[in-house]
Amino acid sequence: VGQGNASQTARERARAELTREIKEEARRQLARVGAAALSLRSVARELGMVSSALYRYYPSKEDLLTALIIDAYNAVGEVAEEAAGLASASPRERWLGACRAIRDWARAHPHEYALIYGSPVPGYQAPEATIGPGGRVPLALVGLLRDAAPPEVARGGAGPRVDGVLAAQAAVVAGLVTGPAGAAVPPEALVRGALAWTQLFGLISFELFGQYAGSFDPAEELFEFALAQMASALGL
Amino acid sequence: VGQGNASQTARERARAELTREIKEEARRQLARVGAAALSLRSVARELGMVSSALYRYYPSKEDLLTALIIDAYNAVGEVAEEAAGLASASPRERWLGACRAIRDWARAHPHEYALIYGSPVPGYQAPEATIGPGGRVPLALVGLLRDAAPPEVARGGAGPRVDGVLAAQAAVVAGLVTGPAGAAVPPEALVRGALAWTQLFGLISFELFGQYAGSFDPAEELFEFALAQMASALGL
DNA sequence: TGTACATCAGTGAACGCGCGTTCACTGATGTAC
DNA sequence: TGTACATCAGTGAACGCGCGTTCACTGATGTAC
Repeated sequence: VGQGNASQTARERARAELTREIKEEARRQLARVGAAALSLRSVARELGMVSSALYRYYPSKEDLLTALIIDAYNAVGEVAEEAAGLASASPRERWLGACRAIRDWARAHPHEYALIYGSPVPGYQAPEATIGPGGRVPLALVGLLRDAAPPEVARGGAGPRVDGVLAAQAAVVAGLVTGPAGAAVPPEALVRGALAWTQLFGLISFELFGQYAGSFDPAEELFEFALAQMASALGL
Repeated sequence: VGQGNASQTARERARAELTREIKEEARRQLARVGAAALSLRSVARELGMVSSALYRYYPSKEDLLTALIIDAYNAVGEVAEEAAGLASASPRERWLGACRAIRDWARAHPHEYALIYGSPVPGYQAPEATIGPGGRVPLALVGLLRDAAPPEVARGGAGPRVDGVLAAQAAVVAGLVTGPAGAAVPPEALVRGALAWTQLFGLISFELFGQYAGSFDPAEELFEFALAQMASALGL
């Protein structure tokens, strides 16, 4: 009982590494066959272990899936945060950069993208632990708006008013970004940010899932056009 | 050889009906367990048949899936065309009506929606026969734009120019709507229509797949806000 | 109208497969004295 | 530093399951004369 956590034992190191290797192999299989066809037995096989050995590391297939989902959210989240947070760039450039970075990530990891933004895996119920990582991308985008948008621009412009339920929902989101103390982002900007976020992932999903086949595929130019239009709508 | 096709034989009637019943039962199972978990054996079981009997009607599971996909595309397509084509309504009302009708359909048939607009079923390759039905919704929306948009409004407005590859792609789409002879819809309107179409399905997907959980869920108000904003952007 | 033959729907058994998960076990790694 | 004991990683066999698809068959429905 009570091992030092500064110097790990060999067992602990081995355990940490195998936990990682299992996840990596699962990710490779995900990329090959998709989430619904992922199987513990085949992950074990590929690692040269017997399937029951995996249960020392993940108590069930569902837990392994959850780990993959969290990793995927963190991966896009990180990519988005980095591009959105570039201090040296203008707000507009940060917006464009973040959107492009997200799309690039999605195209490089289509099955991981599908895992988190596609249809839910049947029978799988996402645990609470996925909520935090899942919020990183939208929060990065909203944070960008907070830093960037001059309130008059954000509040004004064309489009309907934000009030009632929608304003209340926006206030909840504002609380997540700025902390419960004060709401630094006007609700109009938040709602427009949410719609831009939606539009962005709609574009990526349609591109990846083949809805533009025969029309706007390849979708580079449509994507860039949409980014520019969204940037204007956001006052960036 | 050569049976009259005016009066079907009893065999033919039975065959047509069973083909329909199999599809209906498959649709029910789709709604319960999702596309990836759909199984021929369980469809047969539910119909009181032996699993091998299904092969008289669909040569493989893939063919049954294809039939479901085509049906789903036709179902949304029909709903969209009806709402978009209402002669008695203003263009704006037709736009709003079509979007709401599509969302209502999606919420009533989430698994069918996921089947056609969610992540692709692993290992399934959509055959050409799905392309036509898959185009009905976008064509209905573009048709609405053609009928409605005064060219000046559609061509002008804020936003970047449409040229190069994007203009060429738009021209292809225009050919699909109006026939190869003349392009009655200006490319700017087409591109904006494509983005509105994307936005619409982005909204529905995020709502159905749970991305708004904890923020804009329930999504009624966000949806209505977005519709109004899109209508303005489209000059409706 | 009645009979001989052809078509085809549905049966039941089987093939061969892979899956998630449990469990008693062995042997190596770690800990306490 | 050395020994006795506890922990835990990985094994191998097994349980029980469901799947898609094939195939030889029987019996009912249809057709030609």
